[in-house]
Amino acid sequence: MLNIVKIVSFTELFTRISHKFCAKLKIMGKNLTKRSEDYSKWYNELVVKADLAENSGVRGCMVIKPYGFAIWEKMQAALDKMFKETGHENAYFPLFIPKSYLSKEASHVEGFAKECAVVTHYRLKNADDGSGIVVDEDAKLEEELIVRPTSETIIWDTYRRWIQSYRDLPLLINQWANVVRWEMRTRLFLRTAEFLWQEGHTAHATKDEAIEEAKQMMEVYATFSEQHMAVPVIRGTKTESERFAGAEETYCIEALMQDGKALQAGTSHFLGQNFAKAFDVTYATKEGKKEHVWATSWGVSTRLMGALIMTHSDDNGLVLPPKLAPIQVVIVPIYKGLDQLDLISEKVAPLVKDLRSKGISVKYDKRDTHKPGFKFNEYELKGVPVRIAIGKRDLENDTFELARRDTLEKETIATTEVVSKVEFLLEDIQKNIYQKALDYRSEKITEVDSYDEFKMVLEEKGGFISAHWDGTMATEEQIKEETKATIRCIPIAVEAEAGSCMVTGKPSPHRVLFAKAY
RNA sequence: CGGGGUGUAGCGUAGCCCGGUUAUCGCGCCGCGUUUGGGACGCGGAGGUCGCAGGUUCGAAUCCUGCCACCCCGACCA
Repeated sequence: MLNIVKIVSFTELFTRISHKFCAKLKIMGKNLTKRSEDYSKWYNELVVKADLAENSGVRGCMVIKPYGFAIWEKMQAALDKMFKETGHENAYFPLFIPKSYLSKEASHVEGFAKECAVVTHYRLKNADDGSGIVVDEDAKLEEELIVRPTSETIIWDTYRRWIQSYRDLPLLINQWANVVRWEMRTRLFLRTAEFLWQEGHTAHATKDEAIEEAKQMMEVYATFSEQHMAVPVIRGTKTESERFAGAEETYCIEALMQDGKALQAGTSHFLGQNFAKAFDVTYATKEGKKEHVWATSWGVSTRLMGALIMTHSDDNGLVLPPKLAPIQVVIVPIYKGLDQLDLISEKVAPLVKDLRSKGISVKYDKRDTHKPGFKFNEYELKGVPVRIAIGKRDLENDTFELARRDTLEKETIATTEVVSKVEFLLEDIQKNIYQKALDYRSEKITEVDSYDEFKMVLEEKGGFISAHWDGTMATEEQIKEETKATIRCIPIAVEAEAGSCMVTGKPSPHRVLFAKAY
């Protein structure tokens, strides 16, 4: 879990030690108890080495490589299906938003203004002094365009024209898109300047219906996260200070990473009538009265891949849940000479066919340029759930060797049993890594009753801390200042429990969840 | 934008303090051969504007000045 740097040979080890690797090893040792310091390095290295993504050289933007993108495509497909099943349709809105749109909803602009990329010109020209291409100052836009940081404004400007009567409601639309937020600090998958996401924007006739929609989508996200990603999440609502800019209530799912830090994995907002009023979106009721509509918006992004990586990975690399693995089964032949490879290929062909007929994605890697051991490690690094190896020994015994990525256990199976065993393994791995993550999280939720205890647990154990809070922004801010921990959410499943705020001693009706977060 | 750090081959790096042969080593890459049930080995080979621009000097990867990029910590954030 600590370090994905692999020592390839003793010579390399000695070289590294003779350089500055001693220092690194020291850090690793310290991290056995507190590894957050080196975690970012480990994470970045894993992302790159597992062939998911890399830094592009363009400020804060990453290149998602084919293997990484294949995972995203699987996530997209599963989410999209769930959106359709809950009555939503896809549409697409412009990348550029006129600056004036953004200023229509006051708190929204306050939340996003600081991180917008702005298009000011529409033409380049050759520099007069021949020094290259420069912006043509004559080609200045009358009104600057904002590269969308989120699409509420342009969508609500459009909805004004689409909605006239109660018969047009509810309007349930989702968009798959990219957005740009000019973050100060970026990180592969977790916080890139440009990221891919989906954003749902719905309009409803009543407040209750909109709240139900927002809650429903939070539940869709939680279900997806738990059942497909095998990442357990806590469903909750955000406090006022953590709420989305322009929302009246923000529902969220919070996951816990292996370094004890929390990650907001998805949000669903009840927007009240804020955007309807700002963009004057009204509808005629049955009674012929004019009313503003009620709105929601909800989104998840490529950040989910960060959650996936940081939840399941181990020292050997990525561990992917079978439901999202681009390659579910890899078959590695072990042979001496091409004649033997042909025999093995003959034996493998029907197996590949059988597995595919069950809807399982299989890769038969018969590259002659790499040795089996190399391939074993390569596919472990990439998180392929099930590996099948076959060599001379198996040909003689009519068997295959199956290895599972989550526990690294190996087993020799009779040919006739292989397909059913693979089916079992795929299901079992999905269940097992979820359970493992859930157990880890359960162990990392700590109830505390004093501020001293809070600080101690935060420092030494990390994870979620369940504590009483007086409900004021001032106290929340103070805790953040003093400990860097924030209120991740007020869990939906929270039990009423009279207590007193651990900082101010004022009364509190229930506990809330604190954590250091990404 | 504040604090700290780093820029030498595709990657990881030595050399810099104390200027002086052809810039070090490993991984990776290419060729040949032997190998192949957990990251193979031997031999041979290719690959460098030492981040950029000035300056000091007979001579700069090394010293000085300026700039740029990236990483980490803060502020910001999905």
